Amino acid sequence: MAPSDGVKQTRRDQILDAAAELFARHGFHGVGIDDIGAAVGISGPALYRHFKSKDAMLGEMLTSISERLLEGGLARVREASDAASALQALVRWHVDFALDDPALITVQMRNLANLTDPDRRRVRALQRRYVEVWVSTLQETVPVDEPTARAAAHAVFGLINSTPHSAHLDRDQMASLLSRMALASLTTAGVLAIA
Amino acid sequence: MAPSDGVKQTRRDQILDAAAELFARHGFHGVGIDDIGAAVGISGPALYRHFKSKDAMLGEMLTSISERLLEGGLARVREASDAASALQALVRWHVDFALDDPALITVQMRNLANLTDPDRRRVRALQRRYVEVWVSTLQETVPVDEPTARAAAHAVFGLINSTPHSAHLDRDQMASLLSRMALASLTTAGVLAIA
DNA sequence: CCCGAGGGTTAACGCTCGTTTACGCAGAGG
DNA sequence: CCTCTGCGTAAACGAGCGTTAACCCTCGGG
Repeated sequence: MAPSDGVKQTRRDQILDAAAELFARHGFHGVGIDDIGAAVGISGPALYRHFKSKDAMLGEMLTSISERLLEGGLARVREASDAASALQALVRWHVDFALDDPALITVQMRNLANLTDPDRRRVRALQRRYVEVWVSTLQETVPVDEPTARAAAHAVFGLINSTPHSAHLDRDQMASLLSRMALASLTTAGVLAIA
Repeated sequence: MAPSDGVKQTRRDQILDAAAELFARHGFHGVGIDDIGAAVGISGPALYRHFKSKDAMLGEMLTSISERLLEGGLARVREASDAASALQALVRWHVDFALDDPALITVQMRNLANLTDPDRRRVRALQRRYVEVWVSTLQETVPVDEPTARAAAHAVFGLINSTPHSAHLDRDQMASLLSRMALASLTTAGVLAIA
């Protein structure tokens, strides 16, 4: 669903897209090398002409997602005029990403544990930086301490990333709903808890 | 983390708890039968004295979670005086569940695809009924059409279930934060989208 | 006293699956 | 012309792992 942008993607990207779809649906270990091959019309070990190993495929997939997320987030914040609109732009960015690439989002949420140690370190580092973008933007918008802001950011990611499991609304309605819910929950995050 | 309630759980439950923890951390296929055995002090195939198969363990685990969630949700709604407090009670219930049993919540979110077909049908049926409890309660509280309410419910589950990935706050602060964010996002779900 | 059920053990089987190997074949370029 | 490179195939290997088999010990009750 996600591909079909350009006309000719390289074979690598074609494989990566197919693999993402499969990993999202069946989990990393639930998908065989032959399944991935079949999904792009070649069969089995031919994938080793393009990737060093199955782990390498997941590694490249997840680092690429994390890089795109971080880069896009930074860009949105940079282009925003004030903190409040920066937060809105961040929400919008993440929502668009999740709606346009549900498979990638699902894989990133569910299959971090299947990475090799060095790959996992790289991805986590990127994710941490992305979270920091949210934390600092949130703290400029509402009064909230840093640990709470971090937890709130994670919670909003969970909210937005839930999108692959619903999908009964059309894209624009879903984008609007998720954005409003995300912003509402974020602006409430700073309220002091009494009881 | 989750066990330690009573004094003597049956061996079955002890195994199920250990397996849940492992499945949550490494994924269903990432955990061997020997790992589960080792986690409870026995080794390997001894588990087959208590469960028919590894799949059966996951099946029993997930149906039990889904039953507990549904049952608890129904009870909270039943005991509430009006719709608004019923919604609050639902949020509170789900938040408590997620905070007290993060491993179970994680497994339920991530490992539905690893169930056998009959087990998956059972679990999905239970989950659907649970969602319906939320949907009808939400519709009695704020003006919102049914598909939107369903999507909002899924989104809030994602928000609350994000808890295993944060955990930098203590339990009560986390419960308060998640409850407030969930309620804020839910009450905003009904607003009409202009653009 | 014994014996059957409950719950363990280790060894072995067999299948799945990632990876390697050996091979083939188009086609661009010197 | 021919050879090197890119990309594909099918077959074989080898490790991991779920499951089963065969065997053993310990109690509680007739």
